[in-house]
Amino acid sequence: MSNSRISSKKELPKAYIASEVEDELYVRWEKSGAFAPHGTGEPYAIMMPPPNVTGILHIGHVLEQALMDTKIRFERMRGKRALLLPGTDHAAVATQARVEKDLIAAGHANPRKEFGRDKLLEIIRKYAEKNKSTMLSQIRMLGTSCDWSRLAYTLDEKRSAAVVTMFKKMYDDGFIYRGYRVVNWSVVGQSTCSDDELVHIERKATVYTFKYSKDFPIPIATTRPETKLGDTAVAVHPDDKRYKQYVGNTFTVDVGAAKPLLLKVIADKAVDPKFGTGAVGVTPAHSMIDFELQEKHGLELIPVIGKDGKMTAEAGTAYAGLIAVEAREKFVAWLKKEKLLIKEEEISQNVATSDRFGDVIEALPMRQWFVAVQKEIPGRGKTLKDLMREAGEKIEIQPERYKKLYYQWIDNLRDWCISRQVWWGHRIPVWYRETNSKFQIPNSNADLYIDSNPPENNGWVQDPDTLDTWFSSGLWTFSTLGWPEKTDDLKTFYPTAWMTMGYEILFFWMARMILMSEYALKEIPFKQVYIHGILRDSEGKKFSKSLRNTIDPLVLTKKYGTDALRLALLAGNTPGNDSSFNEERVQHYQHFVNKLWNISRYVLMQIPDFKIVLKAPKPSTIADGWVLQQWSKTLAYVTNKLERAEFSQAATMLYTFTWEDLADWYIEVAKIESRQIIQEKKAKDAILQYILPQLLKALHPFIPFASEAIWGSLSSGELLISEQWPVAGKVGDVKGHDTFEEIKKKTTAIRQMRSEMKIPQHQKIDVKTGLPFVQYKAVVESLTNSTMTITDDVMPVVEAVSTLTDSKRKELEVYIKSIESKLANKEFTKKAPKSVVDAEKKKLADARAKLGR
RNA sequence: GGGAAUGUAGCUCAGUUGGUUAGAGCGUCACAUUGACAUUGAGAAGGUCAGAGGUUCGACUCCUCUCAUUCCCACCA
Repeated sequence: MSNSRISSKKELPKAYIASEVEDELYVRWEKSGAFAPHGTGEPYAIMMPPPNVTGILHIGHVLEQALMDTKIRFERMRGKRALLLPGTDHAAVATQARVEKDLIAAGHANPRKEFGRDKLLEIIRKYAEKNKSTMLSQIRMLGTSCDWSRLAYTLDEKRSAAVVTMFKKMYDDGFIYRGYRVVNWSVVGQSTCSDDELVHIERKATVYTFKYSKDFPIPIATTRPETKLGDTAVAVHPDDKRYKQYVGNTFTVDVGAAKPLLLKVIADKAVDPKFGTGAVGVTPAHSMIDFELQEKHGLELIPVIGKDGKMTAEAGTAYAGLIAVEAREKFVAWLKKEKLLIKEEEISQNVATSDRFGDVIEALPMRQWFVAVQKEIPGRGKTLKDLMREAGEKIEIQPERYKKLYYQWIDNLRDWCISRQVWWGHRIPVWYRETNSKFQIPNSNADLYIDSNPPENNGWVQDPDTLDTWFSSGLWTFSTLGWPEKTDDLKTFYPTAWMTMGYEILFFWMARMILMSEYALKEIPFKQVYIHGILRDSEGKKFSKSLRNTIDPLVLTKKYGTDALRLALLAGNTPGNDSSFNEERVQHYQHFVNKLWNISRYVLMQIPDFKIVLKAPKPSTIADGWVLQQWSKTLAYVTNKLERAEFSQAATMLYTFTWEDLADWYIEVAKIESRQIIQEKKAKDAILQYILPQLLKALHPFIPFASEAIWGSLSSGELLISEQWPVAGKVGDVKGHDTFEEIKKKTTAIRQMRSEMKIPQHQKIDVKTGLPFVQYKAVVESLTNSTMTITDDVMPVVEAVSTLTDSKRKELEVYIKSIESKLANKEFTKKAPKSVVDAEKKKLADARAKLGR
């Protein structure tokens, strides 16, 4: 009775059913306090890239969660004070755009007008809260071991306070300014967007070449004739002989705008004399480039298109109120009538569209808030761009090629427009003194007050705009640690250790985190960044709702287990590269998890009184020695790969060891040998009791649930999550160059020989007397042309004589000679770094060993 | 226009210091089986490692060029 009770405690069910254990295990981990950083080890923090509340987690998030969690579990087990801090992002424009789209689809033609600010915000807030709670439960489901006590949200009270503090600091230092500049305007979204929020799409357009008037000497080419109603200059290259005579002159032309246009001919090197007519009609109000020319040359600025995408009064009575396309047709018709149109041709051109609202962006001059990136910081003599560049050198980016991209982005960076005309987000903490009941936001910056609340109860009006969502995301690495307060967390964990993100938000997010962190804390936000690729479907397409190819992670985890899903995503995924997701892989890794389960099950059946062995036991057979040696190598490799965040290689190695080395080889051989070797069963048991627990530890970062579930049957003590990372036991100096393949071949050969020689399966072989073993040994030696010895101390040694072909042998001999001559060269040994010389020596030794020397 | 990545078995992908016979999963074909596991085991077929040239004793790996695919940045007004 008591026996069966004990055995039932240890016995595992026949198959691993993930869904039956996962939830319970997560709760146990959380209750144990393992998720919170503890101990006195080196601090190691990872800030979770906060998923947007625009939706719920998709398969791409699972990859990200798996990367972070694997890393943090590993570091935690190594004794670091590990913190993975969870959170979510309000995703200002994206969320509002999403909700508005739904509302419009539900019949509310103009949600902003219909509901008003407060009501619409409430609708968005509910939507966000719903997604947020779904996402948080998804994160739990994925096994992410994050510290929930530090949960953050970009729009919560603490993060909002950080935003206000940062805004104020930057304003006081002169980095945030309010300026009248040309910005990207989405007519559909009725909001600005930053340069990075544009998506360029290629489309056909017509280039019209025309003259402003019959006597105007310079022909102009344009794809947007309607904007020409607002031209204030014509720019040519300073060296262009055709037009040099006109530079400095001002022409008056009447093209039908409200007032005749005064066109100044200016010279600027930005103009390409070889392109088009070699002259540019400068429309400062509706082109970024032209706006820069305007600033440089002090030109006039005439807005002819308004926020509604329609022509303004400035465009003249003939055009005012028309949408741009209509105005274009009308203007071209007029040009034709006046015989000013020289030619029309079709070209393909890239136009900027809003990534959230989808419409073509208008460049409009507006009064907005900006972050100055080219201005020197008082006392530091550097611009924000400089800081970002310098920080780039201190941060390790994996893969390295993204660093180049980052620098390229900095070089092209213009002042960052941070104000948005949507309502969802951090409202700009700027107050204007109310002067009368018909108050309008003033153009001047006098009487501004910056804080989350006005200085007095009455008489102040807050700026209606909100901040670009990346402003708050940029603070993420430190706002989550309590900044601006000088918290212990900030002192302990900053700069954070590691961060992962997709390459598509490199500029949006990474760059801005670096900017904000360098500016506010004079520190890099993180030491290492791991850039992951995008997961695509089996046809190589992006997952998207419109393509209806999205996969619910929940369905996959229920079907195959979270561990299988995590492993499938990590194994075979390399940093920075996209990868295709296919379900077969998940299924395969489910099989793997089950295999591990059954290995453990078998081991427990063989060893009913299983006790964890900590010290590497003494091997007594070749198989023992081999498996110990192999495990030692595997563990060292895996540890190294995890340190360097090379997850795929670590996972693959563990996979191979578990399935091939341990299950297919060692345990299979053990089955045979256990029938032969009576007195060594204890030694074999000890090896399994040593390796299996270590293997579970090493696998835990990848497959936390299954490893923990099995661990529960091996040990009645601590949870696996809190165990120490194993250290490879000392193995004897192992000579020889057997690979797994070689050993496997030998084993197969032995099996064959045994059956040919009719050595009964159950014949007992006693190692100590050596008698039957001699036969065994002889068989191996004759088959593999090797000598086999078992040493007393630690490991058995198999000294394989290489079975090289003559041609290969010759090749190697030449190779050896080449290294020898290289080493004999004094120039080389003197000038080359020591590591290189040592490497050459090692190569030589290896090559010699291969030849059996 | 500038830059980057990718091209390895039918499919999805590994392969970091250049070195023995280029790997895995899935798929295909045939074989085995009764107590860990059919979510199994042992095996086979399938590759001019995109192409050409170069460096080297030796190149999937390094260099150059070409082709194909994809992406990023800038933008022509």
